[in-house]
Amino acid sequence: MPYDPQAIEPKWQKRWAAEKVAEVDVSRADQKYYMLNMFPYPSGDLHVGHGRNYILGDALYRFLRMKGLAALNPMGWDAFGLPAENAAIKRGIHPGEWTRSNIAREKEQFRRWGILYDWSKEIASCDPAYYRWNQWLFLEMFRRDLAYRAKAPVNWCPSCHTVLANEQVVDGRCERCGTVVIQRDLEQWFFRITRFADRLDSGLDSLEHWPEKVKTMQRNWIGRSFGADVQFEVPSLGRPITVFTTRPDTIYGATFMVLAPEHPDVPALIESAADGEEIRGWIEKVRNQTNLERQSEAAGKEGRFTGQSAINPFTRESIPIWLGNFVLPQYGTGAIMSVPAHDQRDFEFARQFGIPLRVVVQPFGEMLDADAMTEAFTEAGQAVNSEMIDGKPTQAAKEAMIGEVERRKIGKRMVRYRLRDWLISRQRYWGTPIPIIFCDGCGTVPVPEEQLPVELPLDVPFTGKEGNPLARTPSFVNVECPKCGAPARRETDTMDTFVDSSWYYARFISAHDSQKIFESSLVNRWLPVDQYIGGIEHAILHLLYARFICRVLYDMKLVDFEEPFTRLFNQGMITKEGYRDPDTNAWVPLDEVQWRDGAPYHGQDQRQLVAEVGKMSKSRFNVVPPDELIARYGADTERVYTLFIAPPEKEAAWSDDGVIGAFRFLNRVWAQGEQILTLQSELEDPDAKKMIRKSHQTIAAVTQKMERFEFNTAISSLMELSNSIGEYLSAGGTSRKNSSETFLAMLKLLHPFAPHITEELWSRFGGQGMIVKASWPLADQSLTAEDVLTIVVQVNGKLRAQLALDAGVTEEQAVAEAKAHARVLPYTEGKELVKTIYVPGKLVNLVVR
RNA sequence: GCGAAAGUGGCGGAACUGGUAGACGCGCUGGACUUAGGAUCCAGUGGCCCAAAGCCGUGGGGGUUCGAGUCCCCCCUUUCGCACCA
Repeated sequence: MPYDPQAIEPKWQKRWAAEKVAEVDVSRADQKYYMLNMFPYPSGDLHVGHGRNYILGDALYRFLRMKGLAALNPMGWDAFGLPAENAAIKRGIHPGEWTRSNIAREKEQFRRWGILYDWSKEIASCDPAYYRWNQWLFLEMFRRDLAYRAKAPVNWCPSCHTVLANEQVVDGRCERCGTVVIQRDLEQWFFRITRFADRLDSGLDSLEHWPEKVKTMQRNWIGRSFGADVQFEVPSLGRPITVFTTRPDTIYGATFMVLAPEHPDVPALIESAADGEEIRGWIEKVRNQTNLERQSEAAGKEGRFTGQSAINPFTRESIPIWLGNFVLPQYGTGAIMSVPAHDQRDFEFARQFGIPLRVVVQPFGEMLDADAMTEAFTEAGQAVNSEMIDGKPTQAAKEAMIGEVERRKIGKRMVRYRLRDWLISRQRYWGTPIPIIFCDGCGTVPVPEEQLPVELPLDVPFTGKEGNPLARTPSFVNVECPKCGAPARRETDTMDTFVDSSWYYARFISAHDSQKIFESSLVNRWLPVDQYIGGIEHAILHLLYARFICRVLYDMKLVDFEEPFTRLFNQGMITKEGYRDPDTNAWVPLDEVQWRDGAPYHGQDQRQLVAEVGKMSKSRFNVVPPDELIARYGADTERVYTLFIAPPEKEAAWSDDGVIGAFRFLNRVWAQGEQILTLQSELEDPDAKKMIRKSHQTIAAVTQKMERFEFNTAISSLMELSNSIGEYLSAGGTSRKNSSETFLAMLKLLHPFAPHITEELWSRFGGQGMIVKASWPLADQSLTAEDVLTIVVQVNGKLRAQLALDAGVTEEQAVAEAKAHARVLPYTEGKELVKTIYVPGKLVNLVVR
């Protein structure tokens, strides 16, 4: 009977589901292990790249449960978001309908991959039973002043017609669609994540099992810096301007001040300037630039002199106040003291506008010449020309200056962060309605808890025009004020979908609780998540928000931990070669590529294409859908191949040819099973010793590799074991006892990777119950040791011979054998032996002269 | 520019604390069995050399060591992150 995955796989998928194999009773289980793949956005088309992510999670899950842990592996849907709404605009389908049909398709895809999830805990963020708790959380945060509404310059994506959080702007562009983001002054809802900046930063130190890279990215994003706020008097203004500096030790070198063009004192400062009109025009130009334009232009630095000056509080000198496009209004105080000798940006600005510089820090034992400097000296050194701190090293000088600033009451020690509050409102329909009502009399009124959820109305116009469809739905907008009963307006913004995903991992524990967000006692037992798996693209976004909200829940005493994810694993992408037309830059669908002499051509004018490797995406026409693959080879082949091609954290290039290797391997395993079933002898066979030893070595190796996520080499170890079984059988081995024991151990080890074929073979061998419930094998240490060792003989470190010696060999014997070996003698004869190195059981190195 | 990671056969990749470089697989070559093969099985497959012996070989150059893919220094390349955050 040949290996027929088409027949086997659906059968076992049904049985796992029927027996609810993956269901965990969270109120009972001990030895808990909570593992979680980031829940997906149900876009409807999963490709093999997505598959890798879930397959590796499933392999780990099956391993953990065989090891005897109460492993929980739930799944849900990050189901709110723009693509659903865009589908509604384009095709007239309601976003909910589109989303639900995609969920059904993806769920079916998971089943076909043979992935076991505890579906009894399934959640979808677009379900009112879920998002009412978003609203509840919002109200709790509103009450605690962690959610607030404010007018601020915000990022606006003209293509998505909505505002974006800073985290969703990458290189000045919308993270979703790539459109250049513009700045708008709008009144929006924010979460006060900045209040947690310090805790979010310090907490990273406790995350031992997170990739260093992710922690670094978060640290950079939070951007904690230590320094001081210092006031500089401005006589013409009649009030001081405060600057933030991380180098208070250089204050004696501050020869000018620069303000952001947006700084609130600017209008007053330039009021009487002779060239005021020109300056105002310039400010207007800078303000209207996108951040992207401003950044690229500011690389060259532009500035205007206000005509006013400030007083350096330490030198008492009058220093000019400039405006500069490189000073950011949102960071610090939007004003800086400029120390051109010790800050590269200030240096460039000063040289460009002919402002003098003064050296106030020197490398030890060296004299800097202000006129000869070609770049700023920004490192630590020794303070000079700085009166009270002269001679002090930088660190001590900083401390002394902060002390002095505070003593004189002209400023204070300050820690500042790059992180800014999380803008959570979106002018889109398909998201959680923000539970707020605006009343002319009562102001901003929270929706009373008993009125939750504020449900999304289904009958709304999807026009695709700017403006939220909810705002054009009078039955939604027009409400009574919950406080005074007067006619009032409902907030029509919805929440950023990252709010939904910032706490979903806790909801799985109480997925159906209609009374509260979750049962704290259970959540405290099951969380933090022991192993979280997902893409690196969430290094900042989702993972930062989740860490933030977890701390909010902690402060609300709903959970007793601050970090939601103990271990984090970022899987690598699967890439595939695609073809691009070099003239038009267009990607060419694979089935339109024409081959001539091994070179790809395309189109009527037969332009030669270039091959490029990249992320699978529909726009590249290089997506490998799992359907065909599964129809041809089965899901087990896809699973084995996907985990075999590369270490799971690395990017991996898909190869259609490579798949065949995995398929052959499974076929071989199948055929070996068939052959073993025909064997008769129930006796021990001494010739089986080698195979048995290999099986115990493989148990030890695979167990270790599973724990380290080294799935690719775990599979290669299993291939070696299968080759060993093949050798035994083809050499005429007859012991059914020995071969089936080995084979069944191999099936268990293979089960996490190829669950269906192993179930089938297990049952054909009369295994007890299902293999998915079997226990992980243990290696017998007494059987793993080799009885003949290969000892390498080197002369002066060069390999010259190999010795096959009994395991019990002594050093003397090994060295004597090595010296006497015919291959070795030519290199040692007539030479003086100066040293002998012996590595027990491995190597003899004869050092001669 | 700054920071991090990585460079190993034709390809994907192995090599634990320095100890036989290239496991495992793809591809390729030859053979067997076949009406046929994108099936299966056997053998081979880093380079130089007909072969053996030998020599060379882990991006390049130096170094430490009996011994270096692995440790140290310099350089090159690629990928990723940050990029005026005062």
